[in-house]
Amino acid sequence: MSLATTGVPNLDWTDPECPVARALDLVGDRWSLLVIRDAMDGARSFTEFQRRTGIARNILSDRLRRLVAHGLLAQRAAPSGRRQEYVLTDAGHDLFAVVLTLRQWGERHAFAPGEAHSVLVDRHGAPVPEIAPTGSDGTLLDTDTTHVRKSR
Amino acid sequence: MSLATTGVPNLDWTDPECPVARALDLVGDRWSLLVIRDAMDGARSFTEFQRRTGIARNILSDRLRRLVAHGLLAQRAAPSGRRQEYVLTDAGHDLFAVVLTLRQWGERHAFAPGEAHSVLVDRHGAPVPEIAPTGSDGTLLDTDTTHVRKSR
DNA sequence: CCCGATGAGTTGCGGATTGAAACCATCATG
DNA sequence: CATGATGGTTTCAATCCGCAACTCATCGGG
Repeated sequence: MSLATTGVPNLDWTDPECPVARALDLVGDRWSLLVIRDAMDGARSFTEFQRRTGIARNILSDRLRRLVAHGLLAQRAAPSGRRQEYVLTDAGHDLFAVVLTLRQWGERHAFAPGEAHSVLVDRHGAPVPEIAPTGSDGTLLDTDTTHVRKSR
Repeated sequence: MSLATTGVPNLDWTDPECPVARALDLVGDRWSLLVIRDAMDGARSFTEFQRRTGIARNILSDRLRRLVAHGLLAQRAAPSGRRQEYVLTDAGHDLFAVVLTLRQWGERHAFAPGEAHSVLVDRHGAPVPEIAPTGSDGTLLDTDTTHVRKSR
């Protein structure tokens, strides 16, 4: 099937032209990105995802299946024992920038000033600096300085 | 009320500690980020959002109300005529990096190789370069090189 | 002033999705 | 063999969503 060769599922895309819309068709629901977040933070097993997210088990079951079907997670038997394991694929791993910008936006706008929240740090313990979109000339990019060019 | 002073709504957060989860509580549904995307691309009116997204009118009505209530959009009467206008607040505007990383991820992973898609360009027409998270020392950041430090 | 068009929603309704809890099968351990 | 952990599935009620129809106000002619 074409999925195997392209890596891209054949969905009824909400808006087939727009990469934002396609991305949201894959991970734009209440839980998928939280599952991805926890996978990035070391969760592997069904029970561990359930414990960390608090998601209902039937929904988690469905989300894991979808994420596997869409190539964001890979399911495999754990080396020892009879456990399942869900690990990020390259595509799933590559959502790091998305989760990070969401995190940084949340830190700026979803907490009251002075309210405590968790922080992402690098291996030396230094806080990760904020991502700022820059153009090829190094200037800051913005809603006003960019626009979408239609696909050819 | 406290909302006015903090700018942060009082929801039942899915996971109150985690900025990612809070961000998703605000914009983590199928439509909100598409509305934001279209607002960034110049949409202002109810009908225009409806036309661009294809969302059901009652749902759009609800989403616009939520986004206004959460401080991502501001509603005001249009200068001339008797129309309503929805414009991005600073917080909404600041979602640019989130929408951009989603877009770039979608371009990489939600299209078959060679499949056409729209492109984001700067004011000179040059494609916007890909965002890559870097640490304070300039090295590329990654799931493996970062971790969450719990809030104090 | 009356008519139709447009904008901005609201309402009603059937079908799809979600959430909570219970249930089940397989293994591992004592 | 009883118990617990793991990885789900089933059931059922509550909620949400999409569609279509309807309201209500304004605007632009004629």
